[in-house]
Amino acid sequence: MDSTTRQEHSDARRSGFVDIGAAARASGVSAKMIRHYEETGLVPRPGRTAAGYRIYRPADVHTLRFVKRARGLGFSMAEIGKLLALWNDRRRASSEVNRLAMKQVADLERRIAELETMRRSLVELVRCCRGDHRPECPILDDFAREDIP
Amino acid sequence: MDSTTRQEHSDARRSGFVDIGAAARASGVSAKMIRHYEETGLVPRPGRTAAGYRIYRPADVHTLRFVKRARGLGFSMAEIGKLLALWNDRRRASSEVNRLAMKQVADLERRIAELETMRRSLVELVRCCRGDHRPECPILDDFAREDIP
DNA sequence: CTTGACCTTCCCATCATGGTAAGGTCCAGA
DNA sequence: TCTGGACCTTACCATGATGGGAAGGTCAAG
Repeated sequence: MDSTTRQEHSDARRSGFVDIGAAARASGVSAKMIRHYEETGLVPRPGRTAAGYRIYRPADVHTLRFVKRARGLGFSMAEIGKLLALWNDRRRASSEVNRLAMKQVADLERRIAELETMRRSLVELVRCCRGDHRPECPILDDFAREDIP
Repeated sequence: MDSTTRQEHSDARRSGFVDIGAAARASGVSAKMIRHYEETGLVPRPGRTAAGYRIYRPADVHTLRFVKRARGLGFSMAEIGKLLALWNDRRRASSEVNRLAMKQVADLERRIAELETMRRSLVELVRCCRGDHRPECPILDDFAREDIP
């Protein structure tokens, strides 16, 4: 069993495998998060050395980079799981990926609009407030309004 | 002691006090969050009836509405704490409030820019992807790129 | 053989919010 | 007066993605 699933650390490195620290540096995903992704099933469990160290193949690091990139575009873990499945499915239809991406664009737009609404209101309040040493403050007055339920 | 700090439920209501459910409906803050704000010290501990029910004065409900409005503009709990302190300080300088509000505007703009960057990248990818039944997919190809560290 | 860098697991914290469970209270209607 | 249902109480757990730290094992260079 050990000969197939467990190797010595030095053997593993000679075979082009890396430990979690190197995988983290190479993928941009922290070691902490790599373990987390493994625990939640987002990425497969890697092999282990005889001492219990995780060992990652180049393809595993590639997967982590994929996750990193998708995270950078704001996809949730659940959506990234779907994207990974499509990535690993050679018979996928690109329309499926396209659909997920468009859903994500819509979600981003929703969040942007929400923040933009806040920003507009707040900018207006700041504009109305003199901002001097005196206590009169339209900003606080607005927050304290009773007439907008 | 009971005569000053504890009252019967019905007495409290006759005096214009409300229980947590009514305070929640009147302020828009859920009962759950009202208790949470109390626990974290954001809002003062209300009085209690003899049976241990929280009772809120109109001013307390007013404070909760203030919190609700500030939350709606994206302020964090910590910032709202500062705003409440300024609101309760009649000698405050409005410049202080203005400064907090401008900081919040800057933070909103930072978050908007971040999401906007994501959106732009993703829209470009979607544009490049035919989205048909075939597996070729520039979106996945981008996610899998090795050349952007 | 020591030292320091790295690995392992396990637990806790964030932030704002919601859920649930077990038990007590209030009030209106029969 | 009893009862049912709406409401309150506390206490604990969960979210999502991330980080921090402790306690202990492993590896490699000097």
